[in-house]
This record gives sequence, C-alpha cells and structure tokens, in this order.
Amino acid sequence: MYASGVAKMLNVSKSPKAIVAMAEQFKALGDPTRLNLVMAVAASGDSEACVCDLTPDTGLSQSTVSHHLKLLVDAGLLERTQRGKWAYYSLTPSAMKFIQ
Amino acid sequence: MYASGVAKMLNVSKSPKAIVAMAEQFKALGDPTRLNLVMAVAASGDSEACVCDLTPDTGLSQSTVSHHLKLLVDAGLLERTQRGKWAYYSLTPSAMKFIQ
DNA sequence: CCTTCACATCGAAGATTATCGATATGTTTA
DNA sequence: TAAACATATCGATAATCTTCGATGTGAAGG
Repeated sequence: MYASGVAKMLNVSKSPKAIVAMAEQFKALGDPTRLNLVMAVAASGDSEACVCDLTPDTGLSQSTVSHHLKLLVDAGLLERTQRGKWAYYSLTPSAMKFIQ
Repeated sequence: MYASGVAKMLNVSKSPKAIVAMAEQFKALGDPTRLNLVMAVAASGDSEACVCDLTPDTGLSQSTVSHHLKLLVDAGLLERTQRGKWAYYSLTPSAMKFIQ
C-alpha cells in the first residue's frame, strides 16, 4: 500500500498553503526521472548520493539532472550538502514519509 | 506520516512501466486543483460526488473540471459511474492507499 | 596563479499542460 | 419529438516544463 499518512495530511491540513505544498511534493515525484532519482538516493549507501553517481543512469545531461535535483530540494524532498567538490543529496524526513 | 507503502512500491517494483505508472499517479495529485478534487470526493458522503457538486469550489469552468477528473480517472485514482444525468466519481482502491 | 574538476545557472527550443468558450453527446422530462 | 439539463469533447491560447549546450562558480591540485 501507499501511505497511511497521506490520508491524514489530506484530511487534517486544509489550508490552501498546505495543499499547495503537498501538491508540490506530489508534482516533484510525478516525473519518472525524478522518481528514479529519489529511489536512487534512497537505495544508495548512507542514503546519500552525489550528482556524478546519479547522472549516468538517467541518460540525461548533467545540467538536466542538476535541475531536477533542485526541484526535489525546492519541494522539500531532498537535502543538499556540499563536501569538497561534490554535492551530496539525501532524503528529507518529508521524503522518507513517502519512501518508508 | 505519508505512506508506509509508497516505500514498498518504490523498492519492490523496479520495472520502468511500474515507475511510469506510479509517476503518473503522483503527477495527477501534483496539482492543487486535482488534489482538492480528490479530497472533496473523499470527504463527500459515500465518498462519491458528481461534477455539479465539485465544480463550484474550484472556481473553474465546468469543462476544465471535467478535464481534470478525466486525468484522475486515467491515472487510476478516480472511478466514474453514470447514474441518470449525473456522473459520480469515487476513489479507486489505488487512491485510497494515498488517502487512507 | 592556473588548471582541472564537480556542479549550478543561463538562455533557448520544443513539448506538454491548464484553461476557456463553443459545441457535441446522452439522459430525463414536458 | 422537443426542450432542458449534466457532462464530455473540441479547438485555441497562454503558461509551464523538459531538455540541451554553453557558460559561470567554487573547490582542489599542480
């Protein structure tokens, strides 16, 4: 099954703002590329991955992947941490509600 | 919390087809208007609502609402039943996984 | 410093989407 | 059968999205 909690959010939070924020998260996951990216992050060791790891599987250009990752960050689903030259992406608590 | 099961689907079903289908559902919910429509259906008596009930709250034209409802049906989130002149929409089992 | 590397941002092209008014379809009622 | 009603479909337009190559940025190494 999907979520036991999406329900709660759908029912509990009725403020237009909350709806829009929730829709933004659904929308961010509503693209196969981004859904795969989130899955890849979740599946990677330490649930953390850098762009260089994520890009090859997508078959897309680096700039496009970077763009999708930004959308996921903006939606509150991924978190970005820079370490040295690399940018590591990990799931936010919010995303984990979707993932597990 | 959102889902305990989105996780499972994300991990279990890796077929590209399944990913695309899942993304389509997320995408369908990734619009405030449609998210509100699904919530309205879920909240209505018998979890069933006709277009005439749903349209006013959206502030959109009847044809636009009809269009969004079709998208939700195509995504497998709503089910359409015609009774007399009215078309009643209800949640599919798939949508209930999101909603409850 | 200068170069290289990893990544982000920019600007543009093409595809998709949201929305409307107008019209078609199908159902009930007069 | 004709009219009224509820909804769907069509055609068009404007907005948004996806994607790319080119360029910018900031960190590490020579």
